[in-house]
Amino acid sequence: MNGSRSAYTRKRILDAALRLFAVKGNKTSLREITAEARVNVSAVNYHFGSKEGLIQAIYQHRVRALNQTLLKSLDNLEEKAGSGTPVEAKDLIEAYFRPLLQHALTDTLAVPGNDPALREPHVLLRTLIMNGHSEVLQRFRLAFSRALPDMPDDELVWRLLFMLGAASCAVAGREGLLNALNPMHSEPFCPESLFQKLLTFLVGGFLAPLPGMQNAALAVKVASPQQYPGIAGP
Amino acid sequence: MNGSRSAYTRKRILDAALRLFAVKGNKTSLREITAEARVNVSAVNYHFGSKEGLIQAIYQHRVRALNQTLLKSLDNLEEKAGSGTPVEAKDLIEAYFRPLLQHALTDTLAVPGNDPALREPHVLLRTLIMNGHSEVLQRFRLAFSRALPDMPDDELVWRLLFMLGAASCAVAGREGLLNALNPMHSEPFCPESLFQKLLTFLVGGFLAPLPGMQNAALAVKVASPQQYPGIAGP
DNA sequence: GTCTATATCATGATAGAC
DNA sequence: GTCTATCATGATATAGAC
Repeated sequence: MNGSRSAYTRKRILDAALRLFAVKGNKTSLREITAEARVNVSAVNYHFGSKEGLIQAIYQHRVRALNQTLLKSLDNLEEKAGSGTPVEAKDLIEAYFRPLLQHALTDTLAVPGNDPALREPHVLLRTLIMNGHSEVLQRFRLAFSRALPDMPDDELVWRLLFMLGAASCAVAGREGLLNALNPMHSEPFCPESLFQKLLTFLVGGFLAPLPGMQNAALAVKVASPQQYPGIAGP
Repeated sequence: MNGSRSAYTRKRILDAALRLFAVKGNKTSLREITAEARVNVSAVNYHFGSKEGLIQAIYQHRVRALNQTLLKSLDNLEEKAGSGTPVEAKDLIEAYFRPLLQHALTDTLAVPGNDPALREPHVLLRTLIMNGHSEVLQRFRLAFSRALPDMPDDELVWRLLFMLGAASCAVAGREGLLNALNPMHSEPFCPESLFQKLLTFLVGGFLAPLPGMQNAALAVKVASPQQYPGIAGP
């Protein structure tokens, strides 16, 4: 059987890509990779379909590990809470975003410390979505829904999306975005400290009163709706 | 002098690119654009440096208009508040993110309705940063700093970044991301409704107590950190 | 089934001629 | 300033070796 040889070639490509991506990012050309792996260019296409497929294959194992971690963590929370009572929202947020941030910040590549690709905003999200992460999100979404039964589904989903966006910027911020806001790079980078910052932000945002609630302290004044749609003024 | 002819070629390219990007998104090839403009392929590189340069040139005018809108809006707020008192944080958030979202959602291209490129997450942020938006961010950052003098600089900058990430997902969410979370998306899209959702989330997150503080002074500035009626959990 | 060699195509970028 | 090569790249297809 040739299966072992197939797996060997596949692994050669993956290893070479892993090595080069870690240094040069995902902009590394297929030809560089295949040269490093001493393999024909077409082999990449045969095994992975495309360059994007190769990239996804690299991340697949770790993303799936993350998925499992998250599901297990959610299982534990729900078991501890019992079947009757829902898990609290802020516990859900922590259970989801702590592993996510840890995954994105420290567990990015076998080569310690560097994965230029993931620093590019939203590459993280795309990679997640393409590796079975949607099911995990659905599980958490249901848990959130149980935790906050009065929050409309529509509102809940958008808030989850906002949280993902904030988390994505938390990962990517260290590189380019943070400089635009804060040219004087002050603090040394500390993952745990960043996570605490993110967590408080997320909890505050997710548990904010619903829009339009007049008696809510944080309710936002409804602005003149005639500004939408269209372009108003200069 | 040949300047007028140069400007003419430049405009031909811009017009053609604008037309094609509006339909096919930024993935439109340079050759399609130059064919439409009846211009040599290299002319793009000469006038704009690269395809990315061309894209930025297209957005430049409108981003700069947005910058001006934001600065003027901030000026008005500060003038109304007087020189002694700072503008409230939630007013700052609204003053910044409403025009931003409007810009990204409705004012995306001269051709009505569509700018597939901006739906791709964080293309918005990149485009902004590359067109003098950093100075605007600095102005707002100072205003936020005055509004919340007790918030450490480091914390403030990260929260601004989180807000930008959430806003970016608000823009991009309609396409791919929302489907991953909510396969049955029944609600019709309403920009104003989305903005209200985003705004409440941002205010809740930005004004959240500092990490490590249970009853923070920051929360007192707004209200007691209560949640809207019906939401469970302490 | 696995992989190589090779060719073809569209694309973005660049150098140099005019 | 403009245009003509020319190049490197990603993707794809075919033929054939093993």
